Amino acid sequence: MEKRRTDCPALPAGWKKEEVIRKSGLSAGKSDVYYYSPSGKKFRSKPQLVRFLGSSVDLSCFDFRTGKMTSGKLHKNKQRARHEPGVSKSGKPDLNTALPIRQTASIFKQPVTKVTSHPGNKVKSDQQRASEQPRQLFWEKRLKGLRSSDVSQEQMRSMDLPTGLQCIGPDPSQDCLLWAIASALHLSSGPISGQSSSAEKNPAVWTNSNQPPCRGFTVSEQQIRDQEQVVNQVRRSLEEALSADFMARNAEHTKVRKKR
DNA sequence: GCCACCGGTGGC
DNA sequence: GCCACCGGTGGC
Repeated sequence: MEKRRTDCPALPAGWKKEEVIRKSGLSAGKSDVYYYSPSGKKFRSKPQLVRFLGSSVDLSCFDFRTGKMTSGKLHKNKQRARHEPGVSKSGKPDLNTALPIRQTASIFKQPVTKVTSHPGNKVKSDQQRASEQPRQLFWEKRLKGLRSSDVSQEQMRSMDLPTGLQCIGPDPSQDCLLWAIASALHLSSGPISGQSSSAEKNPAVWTNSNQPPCRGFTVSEQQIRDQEQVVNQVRRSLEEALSADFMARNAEHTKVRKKR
């Protein structure tokens, strides 16, 4: 047990756990637990691990001392998830949510950049972090067969992608490409332009995991303007629907008050 | 300057 | 009272 690094199945491949028994001092006999990233970086607390792994690994149930996932805390988290804003305690969607919330923000965890202008401050950067984030190729396939449905359990229609986008990789379906593009748009700060021509010939070797698995494409100014119009139109429709709903609610409210 | 190691303490 | 977390430092 002492001073031996062992594999830790609860963490991504390559991570090691070490338990060191204290030999002297008041705390002799007690032990310290350390973890080592695949590159050898040492971690001595759970917050430190969480900071490093970010959203790539869910450590909420991870027990730092044992190195295992605990099932006890799982229930607490599930209960809390049901009480998120926008959902009432009965589990049905709460249509009275006051503030509009960008729903995708909670699905795709995004890093927060802290900018400090104080001259004395040192900003620590972790170059290893980015290179050690595990990235799976063709992860879109895992979502195959899953469809989103609305509040009445009705399956929602998938979005239509512009024609001309050519999927490359093991799954040529439009759904997979849609998921990949949506994810890339949320996770990448750079432009989304598809794969290089070499990835077309051998996707398993040359696929760039930061880009969706489709043939390289360009977006014209005209297409951007067209899309702006579509978005504006949808916003107008939403505005009309919301104000109609608001008026109907008001009318209903005054009717009830008159009855009393 | 680095880091293994132990002490101190805040939160439970 | 326990212990997770992190500060501090002695030894290299």
